[in-house]
Amino acid sequence: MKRLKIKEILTGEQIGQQVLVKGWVRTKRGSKNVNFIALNDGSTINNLQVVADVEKFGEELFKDINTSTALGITGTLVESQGSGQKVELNATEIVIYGKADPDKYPIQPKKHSLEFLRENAHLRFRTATFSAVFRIRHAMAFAIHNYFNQKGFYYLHTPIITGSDAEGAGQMFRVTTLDAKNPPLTEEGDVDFTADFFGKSTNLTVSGQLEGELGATALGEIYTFGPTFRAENSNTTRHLAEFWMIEPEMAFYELKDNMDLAEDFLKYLIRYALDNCMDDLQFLSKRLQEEEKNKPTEERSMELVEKLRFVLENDFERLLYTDAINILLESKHYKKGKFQFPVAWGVDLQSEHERYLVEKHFKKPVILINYPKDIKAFYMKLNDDGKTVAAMDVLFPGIGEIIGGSQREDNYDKLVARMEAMGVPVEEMSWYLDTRRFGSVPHSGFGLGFERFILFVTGMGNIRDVIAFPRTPKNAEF
RNA sequence: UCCCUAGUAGCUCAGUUGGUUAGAGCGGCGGACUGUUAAUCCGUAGGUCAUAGGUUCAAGUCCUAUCUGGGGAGCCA
Repeated sequence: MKRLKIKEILTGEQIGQQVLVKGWVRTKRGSKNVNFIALNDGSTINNLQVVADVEKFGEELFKDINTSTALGITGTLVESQGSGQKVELNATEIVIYGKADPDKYPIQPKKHSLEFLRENAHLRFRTATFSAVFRIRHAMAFAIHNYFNQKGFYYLHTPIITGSDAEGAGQMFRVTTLDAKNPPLTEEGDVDFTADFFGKSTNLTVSGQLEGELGATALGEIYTFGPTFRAENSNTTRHLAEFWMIEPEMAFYELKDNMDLAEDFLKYLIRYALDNCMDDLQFLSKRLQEEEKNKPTEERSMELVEKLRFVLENDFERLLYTDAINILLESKHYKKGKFQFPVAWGVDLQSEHERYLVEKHFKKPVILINYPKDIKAFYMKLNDDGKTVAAMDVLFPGIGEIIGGSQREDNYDKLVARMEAMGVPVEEMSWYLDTRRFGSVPHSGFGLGFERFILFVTGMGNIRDVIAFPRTPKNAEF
């Protein structure tokens, strides 16, 4: 008999038929005559209720059926007599694929803390919460490819090992095959990387953007979607040492086109989640609502599905950096001295400032543009005022910066001048500068932190809970 | 990296101004129960109190260091 997925079975279309299901036990409830097994196979958040007659199978069998035991069950699908579900399976044959000793299996049929499950990250997929998160994560990854494919963007695989240390996005992880105890040395006593595998010093990428620009200035529109590495000692709920980033790069796009794309892209993904992941979203929402009960009323956030719809239905606020500073300076919050960090034109906005703008002042996503050139990267296009660059940050409530992007400097002389001023090695970056030497065009791009976006869609609070095996300072378990 | 905070049973936690034999709920196990919904009821076994050192007649409780978790900040996606 062909195995059916539980998602399919729960539609009820097979009522009256014999079906075969395979999955893992979530809970088993027993009584003298009949056992109820809640079976889950990962195809949906919902379980299939299996009804098994004790007399038919014998008591002994049920002793081996515990939480997380793997089963194959054949039976007749019938309308449920109980009130919790529409259909249930009357078992006629039960095969145990793998037992799970309840004395040793760490995940119990009860609520666990996210911290505990994080320490058991290899087993947390078997919980309702994490199965929902990872189904949504999959759906979003799929939707990302869908979106760009529909728009004629090409998926470009930029390198994970890079020989350039000038990407300028943070501390890098070194990639080497040299003997750590006894590396070859130069005459000056430094490590001699010419003897290393690649004949030079190499690292894990912190961004595929520079290579992405090479692709965009020939293919037109490209995007990257891959792992990214930052060796920063960041210990927060929104940072990982290994995370996934989506970086579209588009020829002939100016800053406004870039903003339009970013907003349309985010809304497409949110709509996709609402259209395709409603069961999981509703489960996560319910879970969140229960947590929110413990918070004071004013700190409670919007219900998850409502929040997603809200973002979908409202335009993002587009705001000049200069105007943002003025809003902050004129705020009661500022006048009462409630900001910890100073506010003045030229300073980088702190989390508290971004949060004020997004969560208190506008109460919706904000795109901030035209930042002072001194606080932004070398490749961003200098505006006509000579003071600001065509940068854009998309700020989301509860998350902060979810997208960072810009129109790129396409003028060769201006770019070189910026690199020299900021100490970027021009010689080494010759390959990158070729985009400006030969057929240079206005172009733009941005980077979306995949996990930060998943945080927003799932309503989860810690970035370590939206990636399967989180890598953070002092932690590379599993 | 800095600030705050926590580490007690498999899990979530209680444990008074330092004072006999460290508790509860859930989970596990055994039993009861004619259809349950994280079933219910009865019974039962689980602990080197994170680690190391110190103060004291006496330390789960006080002090110091280290490790680990959580929250916040910085860096950013």
